Amino acid sequence: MSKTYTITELAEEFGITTRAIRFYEDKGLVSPARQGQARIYDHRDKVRLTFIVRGRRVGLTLAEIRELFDLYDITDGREVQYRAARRKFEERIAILDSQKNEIDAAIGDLQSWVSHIDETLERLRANPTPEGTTPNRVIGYGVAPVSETN
Amino acid sequence: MSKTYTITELAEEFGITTRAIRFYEDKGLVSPARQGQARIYDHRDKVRLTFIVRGRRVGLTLAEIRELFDLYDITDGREVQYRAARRKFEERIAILDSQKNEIDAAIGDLQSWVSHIDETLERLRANPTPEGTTPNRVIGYGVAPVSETN
DNA sequence: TTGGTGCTTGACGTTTACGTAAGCGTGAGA
DNA sequence: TCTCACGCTTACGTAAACGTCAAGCACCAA
Repeated sequence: MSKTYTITELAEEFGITTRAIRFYEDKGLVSPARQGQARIYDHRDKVRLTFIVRGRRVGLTLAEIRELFDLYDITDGREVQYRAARRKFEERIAILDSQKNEIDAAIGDLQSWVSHIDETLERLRANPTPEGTTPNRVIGYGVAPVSETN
Repeated sequence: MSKTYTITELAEEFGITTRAIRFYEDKGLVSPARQGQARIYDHRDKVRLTFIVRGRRVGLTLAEIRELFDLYDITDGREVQYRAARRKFEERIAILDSQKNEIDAAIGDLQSWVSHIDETLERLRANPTPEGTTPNRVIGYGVAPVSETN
């Protein structure tokens, strides 16, 4: 008999609430066994939760995750069905891949903002605010953020 | 005089609705000039929109984006203020970076699902469904998705 | 002057992903 | 037996990010 888990165990392990896990069940993402009323999760459920949590963090909706699971769960079908599933997976992979590029772009922006700040700090060091004076507040927003590449 | 844009121009260019752009304004993310009633956007606004759109796509909330803009917009202040801003930027960079790892993990999962399908397709090719028979539907969900690494 | 087109400001509606009680069951321990 | 701790269901609430009207100016062309 292999290891099973209670709902709170999994909730703690994944850093989510029991409410969330039950919600995923409502949405058809997991379907744990029951011991009376209580839910009993096995390895498969746990692995699914791993992907759910991961999927959420990378921006998948629960509906999308569900679709992927359903595609994975085809245990019988014709070739055309499997090919369709395969295509969907590849599509999602491509999306995630392009998302990595977006993240790189965002990181690039932020890094250039950091250097912008570093330059400002340089200037401050070279020309510190004289004693007894107060820095003025400038109105409106300053220079624009940087990168514009699509 | 440098180039300006109408709200619909920008909406089309960024693939968002005018409603969204006005919403961003409500949230203090852009503040275009006015020509009478109409909004007039300049380069700075456009650059900001670039980041907003990008930020949204990588999971930043509008509030978070706003905070970053505000930090960027410090045009005057003391060293400690700039250092705090710098720290925030670095934090966000770190988050985005770890997000890239999550994406890689998700891609890994999906890729192993693809190979799972490829194996199934292999089996199908080796042992095709005989003519005149119908594939059975199997109940419950199949094998579990794969990777479990955190 | 009428009709469009484009822009404006409300203001209420919608979706997603849960949060938050309320009220009940149930087995373990004092 | 009482009382927790833990789990359950049902159901209403909520925050974020817009969508979707409605109603109204401004200006240009026919």
